[in-house]
Amino acid sequence: MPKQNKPTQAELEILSVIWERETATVREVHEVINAQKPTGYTTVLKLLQLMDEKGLVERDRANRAHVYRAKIKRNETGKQMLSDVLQKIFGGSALKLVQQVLETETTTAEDLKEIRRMIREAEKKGEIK
Amino acid sequence: MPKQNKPTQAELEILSVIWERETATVREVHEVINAQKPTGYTTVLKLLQLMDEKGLVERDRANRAHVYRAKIKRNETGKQMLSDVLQKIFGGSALKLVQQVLETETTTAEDLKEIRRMIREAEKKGEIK
DNA sequence: TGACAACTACGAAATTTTTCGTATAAAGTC
DNA sequence: GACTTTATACGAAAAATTTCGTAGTTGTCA
Repeated sequence: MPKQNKPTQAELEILSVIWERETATVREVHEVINAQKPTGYTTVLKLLQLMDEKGLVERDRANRAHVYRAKIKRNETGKQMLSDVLQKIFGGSALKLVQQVLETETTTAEDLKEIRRMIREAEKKGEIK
Repeated sequence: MPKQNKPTQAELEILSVIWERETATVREVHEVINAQKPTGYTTVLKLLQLMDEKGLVERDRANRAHVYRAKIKRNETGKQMLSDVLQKIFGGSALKLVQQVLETETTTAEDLKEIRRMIREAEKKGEIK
């Protein structure tokens, strides 16, 4: 179990970009970040370097422009953050959390169908216990 | 629509306590926080004062021990944070998010039933559109 | 080759968040 | 009435996060 530091806001933003593209150079990350919120190139660079030290990402220094790759998994991170929100906001009730999501976010018919399927499975598992 | 600052980590922890109890004094909040992570009394006090200034909570100074009350709603905050996680981690897919929750968190049979009900309603709404 | 462009390294400043010490004051307690 | 306990106020230190300037390298290309 790799004890991984949890990413800060800025780091999360960067991770988000990397997760989307699988792999990214500073320039690529910077382009996206900068479009969202004007930020200097070296700011992103520095952040990536720090993230490398922290073990959030890893980098391939083979080429001149280093190539970064996420070292922590999207799902793992999501799990962490969700369970955080779950505890702090929804008092531990997964129901309330899901409720909030379904209420707020637009969900397609297919998504709903899929969620149903997951529920069936969850129920199945529950029954076995 | 009151454009409200989003709470920091420490602030969220405090809000969490207040949300649970509807209303709380510094001492009460401190007791809970301190149990989770040793923290000085005045640290909590100061934080609450700052939160008051920011409009995250309001306080009743009538009695000697001021009584605090959350000014931002649990659900609103949850909505915000979830949509944040949704974007940054799950690339906007509510499905993936819900999936993660159902997979990870223990959910009771009643909860699942309830979620089903919500899905039906969501589908109903969808059909009308 | 010489100028310019695209990179990384890194210290350090700026900002934000968190923590706490000290000063006061009002309530209880004997 | 003098002590002790329980409060708030608030400046300021400490810690964490974010931002950026400057230096130094390497690649490009006219």
